[in-house]
Amino acid sequence: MTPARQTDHDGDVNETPVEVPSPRPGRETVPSIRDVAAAAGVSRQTVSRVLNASPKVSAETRRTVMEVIERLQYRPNRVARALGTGRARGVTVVTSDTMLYGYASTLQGIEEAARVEGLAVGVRVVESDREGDVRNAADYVSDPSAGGVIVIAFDAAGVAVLRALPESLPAAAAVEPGVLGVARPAICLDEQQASAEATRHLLALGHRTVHHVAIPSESEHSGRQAGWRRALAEAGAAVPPVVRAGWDVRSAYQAGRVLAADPGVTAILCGNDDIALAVRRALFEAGKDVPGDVSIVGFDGVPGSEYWTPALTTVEMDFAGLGRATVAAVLAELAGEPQPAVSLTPPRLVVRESTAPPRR
Amino acid sequence: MTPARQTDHDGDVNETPVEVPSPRPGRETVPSIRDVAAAAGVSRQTVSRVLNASPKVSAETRRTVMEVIERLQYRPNRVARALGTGRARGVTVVTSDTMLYGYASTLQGIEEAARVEGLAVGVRVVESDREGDVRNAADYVSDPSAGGVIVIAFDAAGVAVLRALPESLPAAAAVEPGVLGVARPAICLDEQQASAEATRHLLALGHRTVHHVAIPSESEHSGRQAGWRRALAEAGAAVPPVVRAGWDVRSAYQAGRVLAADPGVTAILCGNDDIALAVRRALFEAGKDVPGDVSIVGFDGVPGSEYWTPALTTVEMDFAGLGRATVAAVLAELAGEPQPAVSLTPPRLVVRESTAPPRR
DNA sequence: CGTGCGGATGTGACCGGTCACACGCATGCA
DNA sequence: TGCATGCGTGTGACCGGTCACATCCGCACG
Repeated sequence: MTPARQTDHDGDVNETPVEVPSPRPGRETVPSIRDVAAAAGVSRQTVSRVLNASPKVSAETRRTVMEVIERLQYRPNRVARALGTGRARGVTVVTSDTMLYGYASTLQGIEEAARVEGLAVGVRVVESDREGDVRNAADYVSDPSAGGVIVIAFDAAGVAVLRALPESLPAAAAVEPGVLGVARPAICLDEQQASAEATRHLLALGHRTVHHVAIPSESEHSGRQAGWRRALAEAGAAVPPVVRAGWDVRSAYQAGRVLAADPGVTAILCGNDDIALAVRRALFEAGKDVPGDVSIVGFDGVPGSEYWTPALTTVEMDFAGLGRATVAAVLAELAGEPQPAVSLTPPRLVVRESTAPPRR
Repeated sequence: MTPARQTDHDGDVNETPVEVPSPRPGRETVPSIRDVAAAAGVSRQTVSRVLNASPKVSAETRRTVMEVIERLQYRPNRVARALGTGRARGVTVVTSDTMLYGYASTLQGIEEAARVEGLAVGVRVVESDREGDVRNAADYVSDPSAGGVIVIAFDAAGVAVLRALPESLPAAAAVEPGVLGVARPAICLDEQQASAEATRHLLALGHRTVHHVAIPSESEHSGRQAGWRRALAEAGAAVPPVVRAGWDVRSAYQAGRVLAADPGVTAILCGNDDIALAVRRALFEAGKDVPGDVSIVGFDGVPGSEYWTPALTTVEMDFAGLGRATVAAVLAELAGEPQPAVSLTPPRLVVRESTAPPRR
C-alpha cells in the first residue's frame, strides 16, 4: 500500500549500465544528488557545487558531472534545497485580488520576470484588511517555502500585510504612490503627471472643469487625484467633489448615473477603465453622447479599450513593468545587495475618441 | 522561556569563546517541532500527530500540545514537511496565460478553493506548445515542491503539458470539451447546449443564419462550434464558414471587418466577449448598428458586459466553479481516493441588448 | 627540505519534519 | 494465569539537499 521509499545509496560498487530495478513496480525512483555523485565518481558536495555554479570546481570535473546529470536526467529537488538553505528559491505574491486589471497585470509581470530568473512563483490572496486575515497571510509567507515575498499593496489589505511582515523577511512591494512609512523596497507607477496631463487635455478642449470618479484604493494624495487637483488648480478651474466608486462595475454605474443627471458635467476623469465603461453606460442611458455631450477619460489602458465605441481616451499604465521591477527588488533583498535603480515606463495619456470639445 | 534552537553538541568544548550559540546569520530563531515537544514534555512524533489530527493521541495530551503551540507561536515548516512526506501540500497551476478571462477566472477559482483547503498555490506559465517549453514546464511540476498539479488545458500548450506529465504525478485538468485520451481527471464546462441555445435564439429572432468567429482554442468538435452547427442543422440553416481569430483583440477586429463588409451577415456568434467587443467595433466603423443591423452574441460573460452599449447578449461561463472542481479532483488524486462527482453550473445564455430581429 | 598557501575535493552534521517500528501498559478473553 | 490485542507514545532512520570545516595535493618560497 505504501510506496516504500527505499534508498540504499552507498556501498554498491557495480558499474553495470543496467538500471537497478525499481523498488516497487509503478513508482519510479528519481535520481538524487548521491546517485549522480556515485555515477560521476565524486562527492555529493562536488555535484552540489556544479549545480550552484561554484567556481571551485575544475573544468574537467564539471564536465563529467554535467554529463552524468544529463544522462541520469537528474533534477535537483527544490524542497530539499530549500530545507538546506533555509529559504525557497522563489517568490510568493500576496494580493487581495487576482482579476482586476492592475493586479492581474502586475502579477503577470512578476510571473514572467520570476520565470526568467528560474524562480518558483506562489500566490496567496489576502481576503480583507481584517486582522485575522492579515495575520494568516503574513504567517503563510513567513514560512521558508514562500521564498521572497512580493506584496501588491494597492489597497488597505495589501498595505496591512506589508506592515505585518516580520522584519527579517525578504520582501518588496508594488504600491500606490503616496504609501509611505514602509521600511521595505516599495515601487510605484507615478501617474500624477499623466493624470494632470489628462485633466489639462480636457480643459484645453474647452471644458470648464473635470469631474472625477475615484477607485477605492485612491486617497487624496495618490497620484491620480493629486494630478487632477493640481491641473485644475493651475487652470483656475473649480474642483468638484470626488465621486467614489467600488471595484464592482455596478457601483461605478451608480456613480455614473449621478454625474449623468447633472447638466453641469461635461468631462469625467474615471479612476480606471472599468469605471469609464460603466459611466459611459450611465451617460448612454441618460441620452448623453460620448464624446458629444460628455467626454470621458479612463486609467489603465485595458486591452481592447482602443476598440470601444467610442475608443477610450485613457492613461496607459505599465503594471507588468512594475511587477518585473518588484522581482528585481526582492531578488536584491534576497541576495543582500543594494536595491537596483528602477526605470519604469511612466503612465502615459493616450488620446482617442472619447474626448472632444464640449457642445456649446 | 525563550525557545532557543537546541543544538546537539554534547559537551563539545571547543575554544571559540566569542561565539554564543546563536543561529546562523540570516536564520531566525523560529521554534521547531522539537522545541514544542520539549516544552510540552512529549516526543516530536506526538506533536506531529497533533498537527496532523491523528486519532492516536489522548485528548489531554492533545490539549497540552496545542497550548504550547499557541504559546510558542509555533508554525510547522512546510518545506520540512514536504521533504518528509515526499510531496508538498499544495497545488501548482500550469497555464499558458494568466490574464485572458477564462484562464484568469479558472485560476481564481483554484486559488480560492485551495486556500480554503489550506493548500499552497503555485503558478507556472508554459510559454508555448514547443517541445522545450513543454518539457520545462513538466519538469518544473515534477518536483515534489509543486504538490498536486492542475493544468489549464484550454489550448495546445496546456494539452501538451498534460500529456508530458509523468504518470505518477497527482494531477487534474481543466479542459475544453472534446479533449480526450488524457489518462487523468479532466473537467470541462459543456457549453454545447448553451451554444446551440444562443444560435437558436438568433434564428428565432428571424435571422436566416448565424456566422461564427472562433477563438484559437476551438476545434470543430468543441462545444461552442458543435452546438452552433447542431442548431443550424436542426433549423435547416446554411452553415457559413468559420472565421478564426487569435487571442489578441486586433485579430478579432480583422475578422469583424470581413464580416462587416458582407451584407449577408446579420447575426454573429463570437467565440468570446473580447471578440464580440472587436466585432462590434468593426460593425460600427462599417456604419452598421448593433443590434439594428447585426446581432452579436459573446461567450464568457465578462464582468461589465451588462454595461456595454448595447449590453451584450452572452453565454455566462462559470470558470471559477471549474477551477474549484479541479482542486477537488487533484485532492482526490493526492489522497488516492476515487474522483468525486462534479456538478458545475452549466453555461447559460443571458439575453441582453445586442440581439434583435434583423432589419427587413 | 620544510613550510605556507591556495585550489579542488570530501566528510559529518544539519535543516525540520515524517515514517516504520518498538515499547509499555491496560484490557479482554480463553 | 497466560497471551493476544490495541491504544498511546517514543526512537532511530530518513527525505535530499547545503553548510562548515577538514583534507589532499601541487607548487612557490625561504
